[in-house]
Amino acid sequence: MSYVDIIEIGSGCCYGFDVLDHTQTVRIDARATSPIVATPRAGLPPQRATLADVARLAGVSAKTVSRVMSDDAKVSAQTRERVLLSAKRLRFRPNQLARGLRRGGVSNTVAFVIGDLHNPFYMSTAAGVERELAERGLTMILATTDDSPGSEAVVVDALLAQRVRALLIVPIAEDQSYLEGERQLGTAVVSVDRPANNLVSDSVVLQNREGTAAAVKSLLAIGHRRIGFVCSPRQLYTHQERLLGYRHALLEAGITDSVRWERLEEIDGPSTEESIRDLLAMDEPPTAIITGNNRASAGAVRELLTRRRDIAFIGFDDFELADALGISVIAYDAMELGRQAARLALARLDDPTGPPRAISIPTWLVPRGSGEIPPS
Amino acid sequence: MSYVDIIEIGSGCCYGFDVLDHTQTVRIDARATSPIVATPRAGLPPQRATLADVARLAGVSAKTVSRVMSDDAKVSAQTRERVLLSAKRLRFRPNQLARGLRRGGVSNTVAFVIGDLHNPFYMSTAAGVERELAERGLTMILATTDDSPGSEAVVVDALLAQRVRALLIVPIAEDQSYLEGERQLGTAVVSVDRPANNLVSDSVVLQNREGTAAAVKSLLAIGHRRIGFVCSPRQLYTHQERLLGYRHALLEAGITDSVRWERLEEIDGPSTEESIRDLLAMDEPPTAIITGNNRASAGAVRELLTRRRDIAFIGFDDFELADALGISVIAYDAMELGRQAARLALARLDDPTGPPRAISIPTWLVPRGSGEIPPS
DNA sequence: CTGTTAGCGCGTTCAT
DNA sequence: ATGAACGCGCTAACAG
Repeated sequence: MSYVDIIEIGSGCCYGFDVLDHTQTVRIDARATSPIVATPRAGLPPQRATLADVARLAGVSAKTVSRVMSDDAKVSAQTRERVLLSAKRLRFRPNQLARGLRRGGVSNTVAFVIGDLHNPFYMSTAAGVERELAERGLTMILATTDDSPGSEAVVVDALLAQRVRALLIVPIAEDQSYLEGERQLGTAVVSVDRPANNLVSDSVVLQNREGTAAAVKSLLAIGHRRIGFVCSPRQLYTHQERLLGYRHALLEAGITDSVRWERLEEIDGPSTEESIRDLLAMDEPPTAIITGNNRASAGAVRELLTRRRDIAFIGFDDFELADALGISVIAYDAMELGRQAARLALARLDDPTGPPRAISIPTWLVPRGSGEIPPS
Repeated sequence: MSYVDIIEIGSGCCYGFDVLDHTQTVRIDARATSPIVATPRAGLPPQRATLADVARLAGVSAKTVSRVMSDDAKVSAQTRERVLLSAKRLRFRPNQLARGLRRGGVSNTVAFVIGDLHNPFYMSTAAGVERELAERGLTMILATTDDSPGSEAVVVDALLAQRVRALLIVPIAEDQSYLEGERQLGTAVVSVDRPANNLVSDSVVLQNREGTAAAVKSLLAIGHRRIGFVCSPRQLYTHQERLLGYRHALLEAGITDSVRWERLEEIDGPSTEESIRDLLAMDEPPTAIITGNNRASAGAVRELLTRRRDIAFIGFDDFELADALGISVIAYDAMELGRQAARLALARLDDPTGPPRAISIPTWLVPRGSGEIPPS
């Protein structure tokens, strides 16, 4: 048996209405001197209506139809009505490809390039992007690099060939200078979540340092002195910022040997669970642990929730069920990240020469219990 | 202070090159009668290079360049080299819009219309769609209806105006007959997760009944007789199928009054938590509960995990942390759902007149503990 | 193997 | 207020 069940419904002739009927239909087309049969090959669908088709039916010129479709004011209400009626009859739909081509060769799509579709954080961001774009009649294309630095340029290349108006990108490759040319050609480029490398561009990032610093301070306030930091492999920038916030807050409190409790995982290195076990097996184990991203938080939940409920725990990135499980987190508005990114792109399209702007999105601590456990 | 921090980096003149320069530069273009001047910076033209530009630089005709770019075999290795070199120099990128327009007025994008970007289930499906499309050089456009039946037609309309090659849609409106015309015009339509209403189309759905039936049977096998079913509002079809599987399995075991333990939530009705409390407050409360989707599962986790660990619980849809929390679920390969949907669309493009196909994706029970709790 | 001509569907320019 | 001609960038259909 095959992996999936496939069922054919009915026979060919039952699919939709009989296509043979169609071949008898006549396309409204002045270019034809005699009534033409819709398709030479049986089974091919009829053609889409064009501006010219609508114009003919309405008895006006193509340009007039164009004006009506573009909401150009200079059309009499009477002809406008006639045109709209004809358009509706023919199920006319302006071809955005042709429109874009004529208007400078660009589409009305914006690309958002992320590393991984499964990360809920990116999804909320994408939702924000989409909503913001929709208000301007733009469509979002979501593309992924599969978190592989090598595929970034390939993916971006395909998108640029589509003539996306703007490129919102979570940089993954080590160098984005290849986008400089595109930027000059009028494509708005916005780096999201991390700044681009070797490329001056608008950007939106989180207040990462502030987030971990707030978590550390909160833990210090209830008496913790040995605080661990565990982070799954993600990207240098986010890692480092969050680490810096952690270190800085500890230094401010006079704790200078925090490096002992730092566990920054490499790809293919030990898992979060292993890192945490490692930390807790130390001579002077931490009494509290901060995780640097949602993946590490999942690992921490697995390791701590069931066995060590005496260890305080705060995770970066909010997640579903965190409230149900009583996990304190450093949260932020991921959707706002997307909205702001889209807004930067739109502003850039309106003003290609203005100075680049960097927006940072606030982060805050959400106490839910796990972060309020005192040192034992 | 505003909600976000905005920082302007540097002054205007530092952002890329000065646009005033631009107006002085002359585009590399034979149509220009005056001597051709390259751009002041790096020799890059401010305009995008076109086929004609490349052709001129390579000393061939536009068509030859076209052939090279389309990997048309009938070009000598020598001219091919020259063309490729010129293309690289000018950073030429074929305009997919123009290409699509010429080749029948369609783009090379495929739309996937879902209800909600936040649902991880759809995200995995989208990942499957994207991967499958990428192999054919197609791009995915992800659009959302915000789970609002009214916006479906609006969203779809915008996508059709983009001339997407195919439309993969999770139907939300009560009627998809408006797509019949588009199908006939050659747009492949595939309904995902639910069959379309009043429209004959290819479709991919889950084996919903089999999933709940398996869960019920597993619970019956360890002695449960009173089994509850709770489902958050989603869509009639999925609801009903899962409910039918549940009822059928109970009937087979001779349990005919299961309707007492069914809680099918309406929008704005009681929450899952309330439904569960309601069930457990009955005279003869269920000893096991099945949730019909991931949202209901989240509610059940909130309600059961902390207080009532004596109640067996199986959720439909797998979710992150389900393993860490020991939650038994009815799982399936969400990505495969997307892959199959994309494959159906591609097959439909190749053969517009074949019979419609319906694919169903297997579901299976993943025992992790919560579903193996015996009746108390 | 390569070039020429024409036109995809639409919007711009200029005319009326 | 409306229309005719032209061209956006590219490729199909024919040349040669």
